[in-house]
Amino acid sequence: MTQKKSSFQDIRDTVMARIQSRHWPPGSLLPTEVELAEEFGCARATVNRALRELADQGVVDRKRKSGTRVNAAPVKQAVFEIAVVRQSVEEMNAAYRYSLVKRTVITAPAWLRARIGVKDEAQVLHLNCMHYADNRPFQFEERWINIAAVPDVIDVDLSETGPNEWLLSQVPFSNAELTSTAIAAGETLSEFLDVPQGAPLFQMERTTWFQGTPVTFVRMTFHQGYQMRTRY
Amino acid sequence: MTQKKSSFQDIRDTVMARIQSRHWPPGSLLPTEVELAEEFGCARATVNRALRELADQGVVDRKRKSGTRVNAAPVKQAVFEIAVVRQSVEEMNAAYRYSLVKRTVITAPAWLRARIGVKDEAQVLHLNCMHYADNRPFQFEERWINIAAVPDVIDVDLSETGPNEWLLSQVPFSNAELTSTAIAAGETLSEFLDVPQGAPLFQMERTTWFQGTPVTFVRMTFHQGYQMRTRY
DNA sequence: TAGTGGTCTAGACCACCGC
DNA sequence: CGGTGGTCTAGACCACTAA
Repeated sequence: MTQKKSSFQDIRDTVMARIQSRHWPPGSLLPTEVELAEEFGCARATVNRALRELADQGVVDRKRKSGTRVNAAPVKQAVFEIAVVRQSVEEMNAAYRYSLVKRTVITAPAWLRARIGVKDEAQVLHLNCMHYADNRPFQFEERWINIAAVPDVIDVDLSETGPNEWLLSQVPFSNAELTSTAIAAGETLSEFLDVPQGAPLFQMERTTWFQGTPVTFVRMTFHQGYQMRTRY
Repeated sequence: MTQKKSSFQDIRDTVMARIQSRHWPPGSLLPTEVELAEEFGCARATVNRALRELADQGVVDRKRKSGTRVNAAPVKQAVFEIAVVRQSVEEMNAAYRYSLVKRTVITAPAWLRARIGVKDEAQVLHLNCMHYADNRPFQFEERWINIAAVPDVIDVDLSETGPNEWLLSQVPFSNAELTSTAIAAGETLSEFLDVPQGAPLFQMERTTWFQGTPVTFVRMTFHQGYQMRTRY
């Protein structure tokens, strides 16, 4: 009742603490915004912002008329950063080196057309690249770029900087779909990543769209022992 | 100038569109909130909310006095859901089955103490579990639970439901750190997951804290071919 | 239909920080 | 110092939806 706390962060944290302490157990109903505003001695908009953040976080569910309820089965979300290879390497205080292995223009094979959704005759730029950290293999990158989506790519010199950095400068703020999996090193990967054939490797695939049109599909295979980290 | 659009979502989307169309290229400065409010014919608070969402998304950077700037190197974030095993299996329309393989109480080994930060004499509950989808191996779970953090765990029957679901009911809204990697199946894993020794497997480790104290460390190894999916 | 959250407003004061 | 975003207020109207 008329506490001295007022900022939306105080309210957010206080409510969170009450939920964690089971003062408001999972599944229970919180007081209305008006009631909380009264208790905290602030405007309803301030309470609204606090509760909205908790809702975005997945801690509570809000519905008009029914009120704000503590989420019983919290859908936990983890956020991880999609770093450019160069950055991840440099953050390890390692020297980054890039090498373009292969560059060809082909018509999109059937599996790629199905995968990213381009037309039959679509021309794509197919690239193989290697990324090194302190001269040790870090990532093998195999990429296909939809030339129709970014025609300039044909004239870009990709021998010095990787395609990802150029693409980011061309189509920032794109959408993507990622999958991660474990695979066994085949002949090519074992050579480029310097591991025995059959070695377990962490592989990530990403399809990227810009304003609805597919731009690129990339398959990134990391050195043995690579770990992806994240928190929540 | 004095457009008819007014909602913060309209403003957010319009600004985003201008950024994508390079009307405001990466690195450039946006008009001030007051100017935008004037253009859109709305209150400054509305513009503030729109720009704040774009800032949370990582699209723009905001600084007092300097203004709002289009992020040149967008730190892309991907969000993936931390699902309970049962849910992931059931979402595949497969029948879920759980089995407790082993349950022992031990004093925390040195590597675990270092890993999660508990005292030398700490007692932990060590569990091995299997999760099946349509009677095919889905995930092998090896878990250590800090008994001091959740004393009740000693008396809980974990033969029917997995420890994760019980823990979630006890300490919802905890913090965690995750790592994902690819490993080769050893003897135990090859037996439980029914794969050849040396098969590449996707493994995720998670350490969980509740209000600052370590609760559990779990190592989850998935069936061969498992893919983790995410979008942004 | 009535109760709840969702949003907007016009104004205000403050905190930060580049100049 | 002054300009910019960060936040709060008191009030208003609207949109959804459970009863």
